[in-house]
Amino acid sequence: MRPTTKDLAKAAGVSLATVDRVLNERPNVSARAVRKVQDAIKRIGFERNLAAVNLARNRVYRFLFVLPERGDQYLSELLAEIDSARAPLKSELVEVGVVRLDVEDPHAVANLLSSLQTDEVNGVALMAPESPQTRDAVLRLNERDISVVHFLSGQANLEHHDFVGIDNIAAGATAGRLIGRFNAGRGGTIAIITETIHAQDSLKRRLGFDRVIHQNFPTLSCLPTLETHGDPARAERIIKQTFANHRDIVAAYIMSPEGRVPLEALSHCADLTDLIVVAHERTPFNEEALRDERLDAIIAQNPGHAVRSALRILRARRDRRQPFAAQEKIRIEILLADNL
Amino acid sequence: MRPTTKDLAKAAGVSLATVDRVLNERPNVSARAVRKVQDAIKRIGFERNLAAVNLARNRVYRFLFVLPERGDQYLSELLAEIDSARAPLKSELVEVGVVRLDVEDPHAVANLLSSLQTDEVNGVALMAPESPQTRDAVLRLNERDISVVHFLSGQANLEHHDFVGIDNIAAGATAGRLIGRFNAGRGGTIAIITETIHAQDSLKRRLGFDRVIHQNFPTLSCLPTLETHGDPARAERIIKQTFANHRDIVAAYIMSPEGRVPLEALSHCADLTDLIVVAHERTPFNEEALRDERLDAIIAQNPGHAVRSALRILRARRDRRQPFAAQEKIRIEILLADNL
DNA sequence: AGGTAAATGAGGTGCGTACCTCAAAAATTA
DNA sequence: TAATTTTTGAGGTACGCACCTCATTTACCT
Repeated sequence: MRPTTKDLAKAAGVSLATVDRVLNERPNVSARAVRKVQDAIKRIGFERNLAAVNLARNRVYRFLFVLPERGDQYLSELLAEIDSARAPLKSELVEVGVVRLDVEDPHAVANLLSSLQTDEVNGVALMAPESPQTRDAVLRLNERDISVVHFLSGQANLEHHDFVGIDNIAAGATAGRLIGRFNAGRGGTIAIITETIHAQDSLKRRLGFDRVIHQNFPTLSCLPTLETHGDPARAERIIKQTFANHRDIVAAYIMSPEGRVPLEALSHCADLTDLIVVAHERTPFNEEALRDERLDAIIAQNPGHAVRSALRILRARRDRRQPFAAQEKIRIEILLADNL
Repeated sequence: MRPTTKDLAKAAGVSLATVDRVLNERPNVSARAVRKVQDAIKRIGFERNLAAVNLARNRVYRFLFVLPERGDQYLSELLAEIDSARAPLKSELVEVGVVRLDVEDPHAVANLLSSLQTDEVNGVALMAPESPQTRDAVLRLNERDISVVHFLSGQANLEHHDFVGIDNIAAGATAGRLIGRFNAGRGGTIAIITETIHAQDSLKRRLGFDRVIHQNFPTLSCLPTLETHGDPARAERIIKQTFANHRDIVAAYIMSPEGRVPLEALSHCADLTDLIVVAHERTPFNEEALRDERLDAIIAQNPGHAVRSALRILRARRDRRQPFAAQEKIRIEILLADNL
């Protein structure tokens, strides 16, 4: 049988009350008692029964996803994943909420975060760009014992913060290598397209992309990043102009998660079956485009994994456990028509 | 507050005992009572508290992985993953065992399975080839309320059976497309290597590979599958002979999870930086080879995901829940040097 | 109608842990 | 040494549910 606290008390030669004091770090315990209990824990292999703990504490986990107000297809996928994660988690006392707001406005984000009450929320997955205001708000949340996971948005290298998402430099490098290999040593120029270059994600992806192209595919060269600002007309114009100026474009790299606007503009400038195009994120549109060979590859971060990973981290933090790191690394997926 | 069984009883206008009878499908309940309780469940949004259920049932989950006796690096990875899954699961009352035996011997497998006792094991993840004996043993296990997940070994399309693993036809197709694209329209021949062609996995991978090459890359042609039987000398001999007979080999596809033997043989016959080589599974050897460009891509099924997925399915079955399917699909990962 | 079987309710116990109170024992201080 | 503080133990209740018993009610049959 699995040892219980009773067994532990007996093994340690102390009372149940003392075991309880040690396990829950209550005051007024002698160092000797602590040692006795900890030794016994190791000796008999005691493990807290989490089900019983949660029952006794009558604890529920309330987590909140803070997501952008307006978004592309990828955001819809995320919402769907959050939704489908909800049901099975309910029976484990996890309740998941979603708030959407203008994440580009640091004050709005900070205001929301500081309005959260300890008895309403005990963990936040935050998908918003880094700013002094939000950084400060996050620290104050932590002080109130509400943990925060940075979710899919660029602060991978912040120490002391949990992060869920891919390494965007590596993602860009992966895109670069795919294009380089698919082009197989021929010369040419690569068009690089994003919504806005101000996004951390785009900067990092571009960095990784350039590095790989320069190092490994010297016959290829990269054009400056084109910014669509999500505007089809503008996209059409700048892409057309770029193709007019550069007759040797062999590939395009779409760095932002919304592929439709740039891809349609591209289709008016070149034969997409010849042009090598790599885009980001598995959205219905991108999937479709991959199937009919308008896209050649998709670099994706699985939204379902991301959601579940964030929730696991928040749960671990709430339980004062270490998150099981290996499981939480979001992989950079490469999708071709065959492994969709 | 979360509704409890007490609330449910009140809402349904029945006693706690009747609620209990309905929830746990005990006999002697009228259809009317069942309906009243089920209506109330929906009406007040009752959800069983799994922690309390498990506590009251004093239930532990005992699962067993049945794995091959001798194996390659991939098997070591699997074992490591099982090991590291164990610790965090212990606090959730899940105990994971491993048995290794000669899975090629159907009698041995069947014997082991039928020796399992309901009070010792309540779920098995079975990594063994299909055979009438094992199939029968699995059925008899199911009768004794021990559920079985077929684990990473080729029975994907069996109905009524849980399966964890990748679609090997799609995996082969993915390898084919990578090689085709990396070769970029040039002509040539592809060497295909495996340990033994009798493995279901190899057959399916070959099938998917051939299909893609024939349909999409008509300038390429595939040679008959070479079998190493895991023997370096034999590998050396047959590969050397193949390269002697075919001067236009541009690529090699290593279908079996152990990459070392074929790759070393290949290195004696061609310049690996020119030859396009795709192999299976992320092992330390394959990773290394990918980094220094002896390999061009790895097709992988994440062993950690596979292990956790199998455990989740077994847990769901034990709880008489439906496994949360979307989460359990093992992805076909493509690894390049940049997204390792 | 009486007899029987089926359905229901009331009430209890236990699962492993958290959290509380109170009294007693031990250690520390004056 | 006495007074005080700290540490410890004994014992209880609660969490939400499963599972059990027994008495009572209801429905069904002849």
